Amino acid sequence: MQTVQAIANIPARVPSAKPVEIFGIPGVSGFSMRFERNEEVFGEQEEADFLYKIVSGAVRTFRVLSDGRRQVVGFHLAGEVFGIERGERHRCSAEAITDCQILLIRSSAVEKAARASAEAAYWLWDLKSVELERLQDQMMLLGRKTAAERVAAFLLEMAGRGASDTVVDLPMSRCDIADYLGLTVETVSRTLTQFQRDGVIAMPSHRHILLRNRDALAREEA
Amino acid sequence: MQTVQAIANIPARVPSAKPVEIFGIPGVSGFSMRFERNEEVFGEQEEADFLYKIVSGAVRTFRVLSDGRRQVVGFHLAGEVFGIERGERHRCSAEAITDCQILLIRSSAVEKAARASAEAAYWLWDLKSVELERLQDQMMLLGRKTAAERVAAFLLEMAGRGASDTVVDLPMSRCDIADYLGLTVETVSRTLTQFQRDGVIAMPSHRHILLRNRDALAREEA
DNA sequence: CGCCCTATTGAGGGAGATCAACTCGGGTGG
DNA sequence: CCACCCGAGTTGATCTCCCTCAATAGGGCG
Repeated sequence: MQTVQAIANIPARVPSAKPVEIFGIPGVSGFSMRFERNEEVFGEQEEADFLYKIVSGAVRTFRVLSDGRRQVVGFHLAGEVFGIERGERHRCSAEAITDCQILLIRSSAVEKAARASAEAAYWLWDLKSVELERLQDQMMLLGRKTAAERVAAFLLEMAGRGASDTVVDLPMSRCDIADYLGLTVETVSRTLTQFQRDGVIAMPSHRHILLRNRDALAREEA
Repeated sequence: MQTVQAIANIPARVPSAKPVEIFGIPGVSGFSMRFERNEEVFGEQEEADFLYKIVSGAVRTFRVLSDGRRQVVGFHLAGEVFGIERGERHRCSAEAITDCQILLIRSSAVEKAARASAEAAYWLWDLKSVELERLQDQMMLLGRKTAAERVAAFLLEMAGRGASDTVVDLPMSRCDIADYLGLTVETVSRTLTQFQRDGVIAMPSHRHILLRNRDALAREEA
């Protein structure tokens, strides 16, 4: 796996080195990069030189304990921004879930813009606030909800983020889902199977789920 | 319990209605209020007309499921700010853990300042970022750590926030701690007792804990 | 078509929850 | 000043939900 630092020193790997205006903030521009499935975008403790905007594909951010236990902090889909840090270094790792096209924006440029323009700083604040609200929901989920409630909440969350609100397609593996929900793969699998038996969902394939009874799922979420 | 709205309409309850300059931001000022132990500061879904800075005392923020399961989102101590929201309404409830003196600042004034001044907006961004980093740690804790690891992490967190780094005093009850760590009161109690037996901590009283072996505790945290 | 990785299913065990009893300590009133 | 009282905390016994370990099944890509 290649680190951002390593990649940044290899201009040959940058398909579009031409700066792209972004966020409508003058002076803040990015360049595009491709990442393969499971490739590292950045690692924990690496210098946070960039922030990232997904053009296409999906990304997971996560942290790992010394013994390998992993907690997925978030999933990021096309159009979303991730990797903004307060300090010098990243506090999570990020990996491509699928092949990705990602826009990299120099964080120094963003910080400069934020110090100069209230609008830019307000935009940053808003971004963090939205993420914070999501993490608060996730705390409730991880601290107090049962396995069935967690999986139901996850399906509804993904449904809300996708194009259709009955067809959910999941770019991530069962293992990613489990590590996001604080469960094991087996429990996630069993719970999905149970939902299918109950007629609440259907699974035409592992990565595609149909919500057959949204209300039942919402009731399940608690 | 009295809501902020109710209280705000009773000037008699406001000991210091005289505006206090705060955050060094012109035009942003607050007034002080007292809250008793277990009194509600604000409730979930209430309008977020104020943000709050604790002069003295401690506050818990939390969310509750319909069946009563509670997740404590955070503990806030003297000097800290809480209750800043992105939207119109609070997404948590807040209650005084001890008798409190709290400074209330109109959120409209803060928002206005943030839109006008990059410095103010940047300050807000920073505040949210710090909170976000804490919640990421907490996600790892809630999703993947054992009871002993959670309690150890909690003690070290509180030690880091207190004046002394070996004497931890806990304003909150065992129940608050349990709901913060995603455990039950019984498990928290048992774990503390076990730490005491192992000589890692001592408990001169329920609300005072001595860290006798910080390294062992750090190892316990994983 | 076959291989390999991911997902599913099954059996059994364990960490923490639940239910219940008891103890402690701080505040109050006699 | 001390005894009582009540809520908070601790301890014990049992249960259960989810984890662990293991084997099987499926499906996507060469």
